[in-house]
Amino acid sequence: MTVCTRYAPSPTGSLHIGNVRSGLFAWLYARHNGGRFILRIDDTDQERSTRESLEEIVASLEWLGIDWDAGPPDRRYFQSSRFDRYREAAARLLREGKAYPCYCTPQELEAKRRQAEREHRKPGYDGTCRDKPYPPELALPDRAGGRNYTIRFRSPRDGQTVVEDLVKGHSVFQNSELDDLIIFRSDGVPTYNFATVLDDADFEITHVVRGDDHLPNTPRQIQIFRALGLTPPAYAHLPMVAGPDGKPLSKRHGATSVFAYRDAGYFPEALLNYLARMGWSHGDQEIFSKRELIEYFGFDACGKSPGIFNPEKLLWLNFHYLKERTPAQLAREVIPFIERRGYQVPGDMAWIEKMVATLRERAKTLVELVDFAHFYLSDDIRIDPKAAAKFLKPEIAQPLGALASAIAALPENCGESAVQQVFEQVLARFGMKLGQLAQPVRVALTGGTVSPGIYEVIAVLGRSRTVARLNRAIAQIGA
RNA sequence: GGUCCCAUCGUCUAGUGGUCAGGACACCGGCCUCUCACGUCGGUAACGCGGGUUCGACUCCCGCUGGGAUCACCA
Repeated sequence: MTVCTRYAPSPTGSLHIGNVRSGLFAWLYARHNGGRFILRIDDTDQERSTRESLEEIVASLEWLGIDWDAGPPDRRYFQSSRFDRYREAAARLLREGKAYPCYCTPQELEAKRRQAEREHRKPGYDGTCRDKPYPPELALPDRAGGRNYTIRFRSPRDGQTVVEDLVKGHSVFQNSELDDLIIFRSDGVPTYNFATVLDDADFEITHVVRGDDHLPNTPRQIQIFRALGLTPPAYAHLPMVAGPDGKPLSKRHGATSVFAYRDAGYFPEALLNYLARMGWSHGDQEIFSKRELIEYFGFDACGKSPGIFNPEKLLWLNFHYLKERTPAQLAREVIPFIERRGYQVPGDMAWIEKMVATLRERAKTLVELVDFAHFYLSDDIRIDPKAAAKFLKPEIAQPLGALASAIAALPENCGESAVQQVFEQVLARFGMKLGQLAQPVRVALTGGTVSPGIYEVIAVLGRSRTVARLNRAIAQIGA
């Protein structure tokens, strides 16, 4: 039997990184085994599902390089297009006495729950309608009819249901703990646990890979599989990802969506590598290409305990992938970020490459890189007053002037070695050390005390811009 | 509260009865150096507690404690 896994997000918001990790693991498992990976859209909740969310999910997955063998835009993989199938299955269960109508109102149920809680009993459904007679051909609730009953699954009262999980191991649930859950709402919409079972069965999912928040649902789903005469799939429940405070990862922890990381200048390789590496390991290896991830992945190497999201490590990985890129590649990728930051995008790709090459080891994301490139991308640089006070003193005006005129004699696109020669001449003439001249020059050219090597900066800036900034600084000293 | 899951440095983890408990991020220090980085060398830092089993437990069993998930006409 060929392995088939699925990822089934509901299009009710952004694609969350904790959530997409489950998808990633499911995808890795399928690819590792040469199997199929299905993207299914759990949109039974028509109220909350939106087209924008769906588009974001699809785009996020594509950006990460997680591809699917079946799924959108094929409508067959949307739950909303499978309602007939769910109705048919529910009607069958009803006929066979494996499900029954429940006439309790939401208000009554709510009252019972509160009552049970007060009396320290389990809050589950008490089975009020379980044994009431009903006509075997009773109609299912439907959207138009607005019937005043729901359909509940008649779950076995005795015995136990065992979940053999590929990551969590063996878990036993007493059937007496499991109440009769609603499989069809009074508005004719099937509920999650029911629709999921039918989807997993119909699409021939062999391994259900998902977050361990679904573990308590699993015995119920197994029972539904059995009631339908179907064999349940294998399960792999992955531990969840928490924020730095140990609480479930959410908006208040900052960026949580895949898009947020993309827009913050992270690379898909870094995010993928990071997500894979939390909750899964392969010895001491930290850096994994997609190819390696697929080759090494397995549930036996997945941890059972929840992980805490560590933004610093993600940043480090991103830095790794940034350094690994060629300047040409980086130059291409940085352009949208230059644009977004409001700079005029330089037309000369070779120049952008040169610029990027000097910044590559100083920025951890594309956004940081553009921030750092301000003095390259704009002539509107502001000289930091503290830096000026420290390095742009009257006695440096003369050496700066000498340097300016020497550079003025160079060709526009002088190389680093020519710049170095000029520096050495000026240094010798004034009996200065490199540090004494480099810092003032740095302040004059970049506005601050931190930048790439000063020869590189000049080589990238070019003769005219360098000389202009030098002269401006000299003028400022004189003033 | 019931049920289920989990437990090695601050964080991600290696470890499957005998290790000075290893690696990575972060942090601290040295070196490199025109600044900042990069790089490099080194350092601080962990088996939650209590019982067993065993010649010997981080590793196996039980209990405790602590965390988490879940108990909807959401998914």
